[in-house]
Amino acid sequence: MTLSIATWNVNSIRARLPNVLDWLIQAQPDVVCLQEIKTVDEDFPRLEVEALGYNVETVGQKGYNGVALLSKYPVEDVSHRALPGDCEDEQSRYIEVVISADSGPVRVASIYLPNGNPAPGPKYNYKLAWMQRLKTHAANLLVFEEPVILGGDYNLIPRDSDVHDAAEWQGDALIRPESRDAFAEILWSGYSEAFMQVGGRAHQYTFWDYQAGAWPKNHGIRIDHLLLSSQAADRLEKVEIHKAVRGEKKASDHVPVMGVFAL
DNA sequence: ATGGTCGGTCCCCGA
Repeated sequence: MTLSIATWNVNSIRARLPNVLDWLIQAQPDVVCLQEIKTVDEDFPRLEVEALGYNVETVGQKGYNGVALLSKYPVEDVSHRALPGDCEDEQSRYIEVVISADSGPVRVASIYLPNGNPAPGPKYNYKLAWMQRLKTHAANLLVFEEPVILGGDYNLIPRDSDVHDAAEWQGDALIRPESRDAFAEILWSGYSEAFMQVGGRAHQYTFWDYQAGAWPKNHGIRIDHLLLSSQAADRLEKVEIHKAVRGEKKASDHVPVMGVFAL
């Protein structure tokens, strides 16, 4: 059996509903991590998504942020509706569930990591603090010794070859050394980045800005990632970036990234 | 086509 798990920043689930439903029907992912749903839970188009066979769990917020998890398999437990480590944090950026896959329990989180611009500044400090919390929590999850997939918009460009022209991004929160170090520390704690594990070719992007003709010029960045515990990484078969989605009418500025696992 | 982002919200902000 295979288990497909995708992550997609949809930039408003209500504005994007036709695109999302079309893609769910085409790609048939088993589990989907959504970010920037930009709505409260009550206004999430739950019935339309459930009609396609998904269980739906949301952590919404009015106007900004918001994450969700869709699963064709039963959701055993919603283990977290916020990233642990700061009870003052009111932004909806993290949800974690345990699903009952055919192979057994699989833990999946949907992550919307703070953008952090402008840097330096308070927004950048919030990003770095959030990454430290994520590092701590992600390390704690490894004790379960189960497949863990942390999917999301990490707002982080791992390598210079993950952007058209790294020089243009000099100083940006998505590429700064402190951001990259924090991301690397999460990986060193025991996670592998799915796209890199399967070859990680240069200039394969997951986001193209709406502005300045970024899409027609292919001036993108790779910031949407799937982080895997060893129990998930051992089962990874392939990673797909659904680039064509960006060319559709009323597209999100991000495209889905989907991992297929022998699970 | 004499311009050139989008979404949500509220008269501008975040990305």
